[in-house]
Amino acid sequence: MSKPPARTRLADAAFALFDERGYEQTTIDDIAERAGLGRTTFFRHYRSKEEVIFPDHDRLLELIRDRLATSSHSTALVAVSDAVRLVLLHYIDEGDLARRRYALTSKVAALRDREIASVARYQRLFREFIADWMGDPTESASLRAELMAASVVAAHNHVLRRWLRGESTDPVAEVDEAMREVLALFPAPASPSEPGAGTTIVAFRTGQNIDALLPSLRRLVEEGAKQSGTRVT
Amino acid sequence: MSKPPARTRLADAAFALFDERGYEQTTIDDIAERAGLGRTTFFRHYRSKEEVIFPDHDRLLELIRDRLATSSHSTALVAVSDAVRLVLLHYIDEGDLARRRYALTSKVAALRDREIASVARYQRLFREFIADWMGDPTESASLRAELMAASVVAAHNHVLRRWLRGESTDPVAEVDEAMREVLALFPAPASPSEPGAGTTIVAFRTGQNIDALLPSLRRLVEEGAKQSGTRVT
DNA sequence: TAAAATACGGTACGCAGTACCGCTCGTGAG
DNA sequence: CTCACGAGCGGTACTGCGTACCGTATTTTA
Repeated sequence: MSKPPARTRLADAAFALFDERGYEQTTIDDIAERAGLGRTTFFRHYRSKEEVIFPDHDRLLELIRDRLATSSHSTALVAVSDAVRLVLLHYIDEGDLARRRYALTSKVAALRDREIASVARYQRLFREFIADWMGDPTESASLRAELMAASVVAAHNHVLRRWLRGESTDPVAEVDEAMREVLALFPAPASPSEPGAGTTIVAFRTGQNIDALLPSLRRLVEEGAKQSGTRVT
Repeated sequence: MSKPPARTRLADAAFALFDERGYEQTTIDDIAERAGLGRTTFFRHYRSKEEVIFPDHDRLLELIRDRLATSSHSTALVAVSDAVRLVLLHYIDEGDLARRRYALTSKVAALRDREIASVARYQRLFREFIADWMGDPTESASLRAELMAASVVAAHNHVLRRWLRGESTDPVAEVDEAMREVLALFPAPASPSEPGAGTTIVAFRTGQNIDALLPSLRRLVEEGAKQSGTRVT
């Protein structure tokens, strides 16, 4: 007859009632009553009705912030890709709880919006990190940081949702693959000190119209040249 | 002594009070009183306190949906880039109102979250459009659609926020440039029927490590080859 | 053992949003 | 002219979230 801590009992009661009646049909009084506690106690453990569903978003965000702060990766994008994996692992760690939450956010617009707002905070964190890391205050670099952050988050969400829907058996491998895709979108400028990073000649044939390729090539070449001083022929 | 319509008076009163006391310090009773109307009338014109700030997000979303539905562009990404420009133009059209809203969303977390949720709806619309357009149900294509939609939205937001902050004098030109950046990230597969789209040989020199380039090149070549049957050497 | 910290319950309040009812103008049909 | 009807507005009352404050019991620490 041991008593689980109040916080746990409240969460259990809440999810049970959400499953039975739905989120909006459940009041906080209902939850407290089912948990055998007072209404005041609920708010002592959770700031709002929504927070019982997203209990540790703040904590996770801080975790990611620390991870980035102490990160020592070769490029900003790799550091962010690495950090975002922590988020995925956190969800996977929650297991069934994450799936129940997904079921709720799929049905209740208010919860979906809340989830989206949380994700946006990660994206903002990433964007600021990348921008700081690049140290380049130009408008072009700023846009690039924005695109990078958005892509990483989108890739993560894509894999996460697949896993939440039960469409993925190995989400960690998938997120690695997805991050490779993102890294491929944003080729890293070469570090000049790196040995073996000399001039390289690449030739390939393609059926694509040259115009379709040009912007990508120009971008690659420009960024390589900016760092190493090679000439574009 | 002409009387503006109630809806307008309510909006004016609301923004005036938000400026004076802040959003959270203003109650709906305050707004109705200042407008010389009853509280009931407020809710007859606006579903919530937030909606007086975002009055026509739904309408704009439908506008974009229609635009996409009747779009006849060469690629999905171009169609979406075109549609997203409508959003930017809408904001620019609002002029000072958009800037006042931005000032509010910058300060009030609840409003920022709401704004983000609205943006996410555009992104979802774009993602679905792109996925449908590609018609390719593979996981890779799905991720690609996700990345495209996220990038277009991120680029738009970037330009929009610059304009809202008064950092941009020609946002339309900027969004066009930003969209070119996004298009460059996702090279379009060549249409085989297009004349002049034969085999092209490209050679260039770069200071980058070949490994850094390889994923990008592979992606370009694969997609070109898939369509036109050229061989990669 | 006294005091202080911790955890819980209860009451009361402010405000958002909903439901419902009643009033007053038009405006057009008979 | 009058009656009916619909549109726009106001008022009252209610539910429910979230906050503030106070009182009480149990445990911990000095």
